[in-house]
This record gives sequence, C-alpha cells and structure tokens, in this order.
Amino acid sequence: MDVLKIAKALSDPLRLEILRRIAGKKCCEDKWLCVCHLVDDTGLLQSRVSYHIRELKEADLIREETRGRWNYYYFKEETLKEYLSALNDQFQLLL
Amino acid sequence: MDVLKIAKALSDPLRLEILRRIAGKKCCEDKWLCVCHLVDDTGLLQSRVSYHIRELKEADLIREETRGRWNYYYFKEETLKEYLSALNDQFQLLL
DNA sequence: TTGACACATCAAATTTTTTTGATATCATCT
DNA sequence: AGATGATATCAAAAAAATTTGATGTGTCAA
Repeated sequence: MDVLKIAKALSDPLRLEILRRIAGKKCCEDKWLCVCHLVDDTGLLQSRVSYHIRELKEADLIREETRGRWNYYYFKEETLKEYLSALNDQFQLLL
Repeated sequence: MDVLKIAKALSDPLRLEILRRIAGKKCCEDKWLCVCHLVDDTGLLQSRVSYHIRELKEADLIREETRGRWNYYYFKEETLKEYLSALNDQFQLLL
C-alpha cells in the first residue's frame, strides 16, 4: 500500500468519480461494473476511462476480473482503509 | 474542506515530508516550525519549499503565523480528520 | 540607514499527467 | 471465416504541476 500513489489516484476528479461508481456498484450485477457502462454513463472517450482505470488498478484501489468479453471491477475497500489508517497513524490523529 | 485538493496536496513526496515535519514539530518551539529550518534540513531551494507550503496552505492543511521576521506553521489536524471522514463516509467504510 | 536575513512571488524551463485519436487484441456471434 | 463489440495500448498533443533562478518586500540589528 503506497500512500503517495493512492493520494494521487484520489486526486483526479474523474478517477474519484469512477471509483465512487465502482464502489457504489450502481450498475450491472451487484458489486461489479463494466467499462462500457462507465463510458456510456459519462460520455467520455473509452481510452480516457481506460487510462483512469489503469491508474486505479495500479494504486490497488480496484480489482479487475475478466469474464468473456467484459471486464468487471470491484472496489478494494481494504486498500482505502489501509490508506486512511496510515495517515491516521502518521499524523497521530488518534481516531 | 476540499477532498480533491487535499488528496492532491498529499500526493507529492516533498509536500508530505514537509507536512510530516510540521505535524511532528521536530524543530523550533513546540508546534511551530519556520521555513528556514525546512530549507536548512532538506537542502532544497527556498522558493521550492515556499511553493509547497503555499499548496499546503491552500489545501488548508496548515496554518501560518508571522512573528517578526519568521513564519511559523502549524498543522491543522482537523482538516486532515475531515478528509479522512469524508472518504470514510463516501465509501461507506464504516470505521 | 544600511545591510543582512526570512520569505514571497514571478517568469521561464522542465517534468509529469492527462487527453485524444488511431490501432491492436481477443472473445463472441452469425 | 468474417463481422462486431469490449477493452487495452500507443504515440502525439495538450494541459497542469513542479523546479529554478532572479528579484521584491518587509523586518531586525548594528
């Protein structure tokens, strides 16, 4: 878990929005979301969405699963938790 | 409190280091730290340190107080706490 | 009141990140 | 096999962030 990488991943508006959607599983089957829906919902270029998804993956904030033609994503809650704890500890926020 | 701005502020290694030092009050009087010490300790250009301090100020992560010739900084714990809570809530981490 | 110090600011250069458009891959369907 | 759909990747362009060096402002001390 890399604090800097996660902070960076969270610092882009699009990425945050995509992560919220993945976390909120507002689409497809429970817990899973495919890129095509993100593209449809947002009207953005597919390559752009793809780029941000890669960043989220590299920050280990989401996990990818390929099923047939589609990729599904799911939110790695534990990574975000670790990030929050790390900041909490490093800055001794005692909470 | 702006989640995106804070995430960005935390995503630069230098800024994180500076914030840690300010929060850790490893210098000067308790709770306070002046720019000159940051510059001395790190060997970086003064304008560079100054730039990052401004970013931290704009993210509301530190407060500045000018006393005579020196500026002192202190860590705004409450802002970081709000940031952590916001993420916690938005992603329903229940912790 | 001059000089030195602490810091901010600014413009230019550099580096990094993001966006775009094109193309590639691979699975599925006909 | 060929067409289509879902996604990744790549190179170039654009935009944003960072670094540098120079200069400006205010404060203190001699």
